[in-house]
Amino acid sequence: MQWSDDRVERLKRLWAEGLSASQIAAQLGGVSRNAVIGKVHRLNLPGRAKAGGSSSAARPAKRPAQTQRPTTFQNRPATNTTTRTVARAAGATMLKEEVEVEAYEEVEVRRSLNVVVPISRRLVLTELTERTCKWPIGDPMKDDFHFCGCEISDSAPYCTYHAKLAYQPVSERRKAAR
DNA sequence: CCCTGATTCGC
DNA sequence: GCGAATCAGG
Repeated sequence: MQWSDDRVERLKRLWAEGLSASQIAAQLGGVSRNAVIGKVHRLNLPGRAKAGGSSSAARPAKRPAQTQRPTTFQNRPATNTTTRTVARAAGATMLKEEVEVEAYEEVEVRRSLNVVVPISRRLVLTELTERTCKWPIGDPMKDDFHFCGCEISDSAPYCTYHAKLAYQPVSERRKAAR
């Protein structure tokens, strides 16, 4: 399996979104999490600040936490998404620090809220739109088969909860799925 | 044990 | 360049 430009781009995007190496490997397919981590390093992508260990050899001092909240905004309450969207629509220029804060919050939200199970709207296939989660629920051969259908902000295929499931290895989904 | 990322080194 | 093996740590 080679690292085509397309696969590298997807790797970069998913890594930036905060998915773990194993989740990325599962989504790309055909590669192990070690392969993903190895590629991340060869691409010189920023590492993960928190988790992870080190080798037996003494490692030089690690770089400062990449996902650390920018100091300028440390005491500022998090703005909600609606506020930011409105501000942007009004033509306001986002400060560099605001971009950093937003990126930080994106990752934190994904990590902290992913465990919240969305309320299924029980939509059928023809009711799905660009803004509904398309995670299937139930048996396609039975009458009550439906899709999650909860509202999603962008045109992603799944809500954040089901996206997390989708990115996990199949063997891991059963544990979290309900 | 489960998981995480980091590193090494034979290929 | 690639990634399995191995490591330290949550």
